[in-house]
Amino acid sequence: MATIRDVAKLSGYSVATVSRVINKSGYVGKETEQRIIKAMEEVQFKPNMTARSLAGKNSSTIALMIPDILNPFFPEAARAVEDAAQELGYTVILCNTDNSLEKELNYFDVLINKKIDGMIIASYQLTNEHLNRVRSKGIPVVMIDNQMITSGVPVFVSKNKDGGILASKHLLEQGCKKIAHISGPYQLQASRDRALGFEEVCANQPWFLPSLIVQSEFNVQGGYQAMMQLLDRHPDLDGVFAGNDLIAAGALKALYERKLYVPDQIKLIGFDGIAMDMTVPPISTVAQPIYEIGKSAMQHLYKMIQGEPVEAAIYEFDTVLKVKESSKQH
Amino acid sequence: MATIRDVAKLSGYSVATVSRVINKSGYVGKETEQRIIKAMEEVQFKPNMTARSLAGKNSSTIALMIPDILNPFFPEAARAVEDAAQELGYTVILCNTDNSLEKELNYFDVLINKKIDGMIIASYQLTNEHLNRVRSKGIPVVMIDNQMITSGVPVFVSKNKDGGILASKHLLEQGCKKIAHISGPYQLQASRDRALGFEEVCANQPWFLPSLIVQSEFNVQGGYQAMMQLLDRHPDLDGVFAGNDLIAAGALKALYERKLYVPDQIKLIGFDGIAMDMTVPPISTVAQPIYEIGKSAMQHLYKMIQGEPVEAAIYEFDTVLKVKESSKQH
DNA sequence: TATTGATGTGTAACCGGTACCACATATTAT
DNA sequence: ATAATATGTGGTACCGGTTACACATCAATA
Repeated sequence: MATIRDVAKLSGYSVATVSRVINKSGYVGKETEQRIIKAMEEVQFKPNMTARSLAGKNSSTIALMIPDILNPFFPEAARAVEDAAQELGYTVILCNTDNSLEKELNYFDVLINKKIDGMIIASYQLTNEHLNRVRSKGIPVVMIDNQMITSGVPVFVSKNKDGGILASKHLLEQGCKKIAHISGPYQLQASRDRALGFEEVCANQPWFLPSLIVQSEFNVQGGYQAMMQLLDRHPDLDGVFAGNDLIAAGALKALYERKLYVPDQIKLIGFDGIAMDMTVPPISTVAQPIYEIGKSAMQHLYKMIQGEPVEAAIYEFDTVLKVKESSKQH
Repeated sequence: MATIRDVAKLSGYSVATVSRVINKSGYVGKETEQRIIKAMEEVQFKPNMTARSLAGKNSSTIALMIPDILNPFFPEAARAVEDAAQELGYTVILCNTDNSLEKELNYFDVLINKKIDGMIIASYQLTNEHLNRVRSKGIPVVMIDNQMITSGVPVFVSKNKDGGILASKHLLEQGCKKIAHISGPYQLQASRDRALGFEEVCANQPWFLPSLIVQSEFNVQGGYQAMMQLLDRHPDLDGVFAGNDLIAAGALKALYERKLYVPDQIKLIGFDGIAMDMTVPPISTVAQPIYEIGKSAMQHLYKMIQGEPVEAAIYEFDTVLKVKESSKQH
């Protein structure tokens, strides 16, 4: 593999000048530049990323930390991040943490050590203090999916509360008379916001009861159990808003087992809008613009890496109601 | 961040000796080692991966190239690879190629440039020649999920044909009288092998017809269309073996739409055994030991990186029949 | 006793870039 | 005309490790 010195020798200029051409920094004569570029092509020069990184420049690598790669939401986000990253010349290291704080912190050490240029984090438990471990090294961080209060980093999330309102109103409009909400873990702001949307729409309804809200992990199994529990408590339910699509799928299973027909007897809607819809009937959902979120997160992170100022705000994205069979009026 | 020279100074030894301690290479006095280790702890020394990589050692980074992160099979595999990688002190770069040869080749350049230590590839179209581009740089490669003939690299796959046999026999045992197979893309050896298994069991049945095998992409949509097509051709079907679980989910949708009840009127089985089962009824499947495969691939790759010999064989894994509702005898 | 080999340690040259500093020369301002 | 500044280029010390080589000791073998 050709080095910068090879190019220097071949072109007759010094490594310094070649470096300037590569980085488009400093002054370089027009003709000099041409000659060096020609020489670079001749020997198929590709700058060695490792050396560049060691010399203080960036490593052209970012890390994407996600809590659960088995939840289709995150692969979709990963895909977006990766696409955007590639376009910007970045490579992404995948960090699946299985929701373990220990793994997350362990990754921090490794990643700092590898001189990554930035991080995109989706986490359910990281605190501000933890984040600072990375930020204090000058590594830019953005978060997706879930926000922490006062984190001081840009956050890219959907308008979860609006989405919750969208879902709840939709169920009411479809004629539901008693709606339950299976929320995601309450430690998550995202979950709470969705529940807040639900409450805003339903709390003043005559049938409303706090016990209509139950919590579940973000997976099929949890949704199933929560739905069972809800049905025991409220056999007269005719609508369910699930905190995400996996929960919804689990709920659907429970309903099927209890011989409650969806959507005829009970209507169901999820959240996220994950691409693959495997269920029968297809489940209505409040779709997040997952791809947009991932892409935007990466682009903003890129700006931060470049040293451009990025406001540590909460960047919110509109959700879209996607009506499918599971909530259609009979 | 403390460097090796800091440790040297503090301990009173030279950088060479410190390096020897770090790498457990060459001779080091017992007491010397203790003192240096103590000094390392004192300044919280962590070797700089970038420098180490530049100096010729490995980068402790491997790449995982997958064709479709949206297919749950691959996130599951990724999880296994990542777990194993982390245990071995490696970090994994995620390369989702969306099944595009161009992206794959583009990644090759980038990865070589980053001095990655090895690659785990799942690809539907890479040829031997392409692979050699990486291998000629001395970068070890292993493949998973799909094998190429004469690739010269270790391949980690399930016994697809056996799995096909398992699925087909199972349907027959459940009393099916006419079974179709929705195969994955034929360009894939894995797909062909599964189909081969199907043929071995069914080709000599009186009802067998070549038109009972149709192809589909590995996704829900493709499965849906293929199933529709099959039903048009063979309205009397009472069993379907789908090339993977996504296809099966699509097929289930089609069956539902055509008002064919699963499993009462028609039985269905998939392949892969992806963790989340969202469907009602749950779909029987031939489960691949995805986690094992990913883990084993990583471990063998590690051996290759260490310079140990690894036979360029096809390492095959047993599949397991997982019977769920969709194929139970009525 | 002389020779050999095992053991322990230090010096310094790499790896392949980046960037500071020095030194020209050309242009512009005073 | 002279000073000041802009432009173009080269030398080389870094970044933080690894490792070949040199040079000691000291025990074992001939």
